[in-house]
Amino acid sequence: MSKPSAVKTRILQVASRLFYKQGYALTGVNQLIEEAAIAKASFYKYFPAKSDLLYAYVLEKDKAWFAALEEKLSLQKTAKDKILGIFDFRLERQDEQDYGGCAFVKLSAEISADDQAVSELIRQHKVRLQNRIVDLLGQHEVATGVSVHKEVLGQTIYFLMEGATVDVRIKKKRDSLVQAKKIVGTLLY
Amino acid sequence: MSKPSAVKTRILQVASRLFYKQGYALTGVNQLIEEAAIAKASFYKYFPAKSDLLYAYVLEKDKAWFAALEEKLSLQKTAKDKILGIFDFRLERQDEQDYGGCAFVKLSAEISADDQAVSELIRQHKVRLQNRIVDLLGQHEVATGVSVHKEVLGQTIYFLMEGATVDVRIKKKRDSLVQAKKIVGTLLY
DNA sequence: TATTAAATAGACAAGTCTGTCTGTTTTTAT
DNA sequence: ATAAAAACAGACAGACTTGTCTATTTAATA
Repeated sequence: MSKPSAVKTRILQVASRLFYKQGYALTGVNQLIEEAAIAKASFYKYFPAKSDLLYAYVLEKDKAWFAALEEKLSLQKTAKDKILGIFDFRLERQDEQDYGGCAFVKLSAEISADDQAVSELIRQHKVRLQNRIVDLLGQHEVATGVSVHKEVLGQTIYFLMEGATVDVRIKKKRDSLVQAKKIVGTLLY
Repeated sequence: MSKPSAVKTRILQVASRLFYKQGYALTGVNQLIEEAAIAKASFYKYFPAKSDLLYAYVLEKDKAWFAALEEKLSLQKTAKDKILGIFDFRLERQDEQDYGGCAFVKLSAEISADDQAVSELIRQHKVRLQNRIVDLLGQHEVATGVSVHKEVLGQTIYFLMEGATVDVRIKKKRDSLVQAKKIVGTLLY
């Protein structure tokens, strides 16, 4: 596996920042190459179309997101603390990102529904998150001996997390995620 | 209060459809006037800038949203049924809108954070929704004699509703809102 | 019916956008 | 050191964007 060139990496870094801050549509190729300090020809060498960058951006973001999450969760011992750790993970990120909400949800809202490739990546990302929660609930069950309806409780926690993250963006406050974490804490033994 | 001209009304109708389907940025003034079958000069007479239409659109949408909600809720007798009725209301709308999610959340994700006027309208819309839920919980409390922590339960239901609606868009399925309604049903006596 | 207001069609300016292409310079590898 | 590859700067085409403006036609009102 050949390592990506420095130029390609820089494009993806700048894209990640600008797509989140301004949105995909409002971020032009000219601004991208300007801020990444690269030539236009280099851009179109690695990404034949702007939409190719979008796809690569989501793919990369998804990988990085879960890698960072798992690193954070590895600091927690119990399954319950890991579940609550997801909230802390998202809180930290929101603190660093001016409470702009979830990048994937933002993108989902922006792109047209017929961009199937990207929509599917986003869908898979959220499915993975939901599965991870259910997975942790299974571990929690084993550890505590208390049986729960994993699927339903997992969905409850997932909805609370997503709803709170949307609310963080709308209210521009971290409180919503803090509250949701508290609520989830009361749902777990 | 002078009634709005037919032209202005038609612009707002077309804008509502296109802003939701394509997004604000991707909907050009030329397409708007084309589909509304009006002259460009007429458009700029009523909306000196495209952003003025955006603001009017959100204002109008907010009014219409709550009016339609209250009409729907008036069919329900108990406070509990009214709370669950909000889910039915949103389900109906999503069924009619190809599971595109909440128009306000979509817009919040698309517009830049420094569009303060529109951001504030969206924030107020969601605050109103949350308040309505808490209000209904108060009525529920009186009716059943069961005391609950209205604020926390209200926030829980609100998060579940918003999270499920986001999930409807991402998964392109109504199930999420159906599930969330079920969950909320178990939370209420 | 005459006058005023409102809506029409559509050209146009000035700027943006994506994507292509030419030619030069820098880096890498043999 | 020489040859090949990669990155550079930047002009350019063509299509879009918002917003203005002219000139004509339709509709409402006195």
